[in-house]
Amino acid sequence: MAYWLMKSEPDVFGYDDLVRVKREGWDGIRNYQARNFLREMRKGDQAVFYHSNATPPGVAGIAKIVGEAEPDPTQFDPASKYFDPASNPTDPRWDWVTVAPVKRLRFIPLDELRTMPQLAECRLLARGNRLSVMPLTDGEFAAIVAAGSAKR
DNA sequence: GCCAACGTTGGC
DNA sequence: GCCAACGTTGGC
Repeated sequence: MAYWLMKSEPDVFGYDDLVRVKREGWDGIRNYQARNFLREMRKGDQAVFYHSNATPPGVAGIAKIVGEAEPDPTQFDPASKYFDPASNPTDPRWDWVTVAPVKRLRFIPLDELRTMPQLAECRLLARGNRLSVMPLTDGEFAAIVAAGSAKR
């Protein structure tokens, strides 16, 4: 099983929303590197659900992949803010995966993530990081789950 | 292929 | 709202 981190802005779609809707197509990924990671995801993989552009930003919970990559329909929807007129329907440029909630965690703010030695190499914490989907090592994932499961 | 301009992300 | 970082675009 592989592990991932996926960012979402909670004002748009937060972990509470995922719990409420139970399944969600992860739309709007418009970065090739992130898209390529989506294409590597397999059913059963788990992902840390990270709240970006939030006050404070941080980890909210764990999700799992329940549907593998397929074309993101919003790329063909002129009414969508994710519409991409350059994407060819016979060879779609952008994919989504379908995710479902697994477990809510104690919210782990970014400031605390930065103090965790297990995450020292994690791309999330790298300067200037903007990637919205990234792989995590087994150790990074385990450390986040442990930190989010512990009482403090 | 270079690179300046531009748009977006995301922390603060 | 600001701004640093970075990806993309497009002229040449």
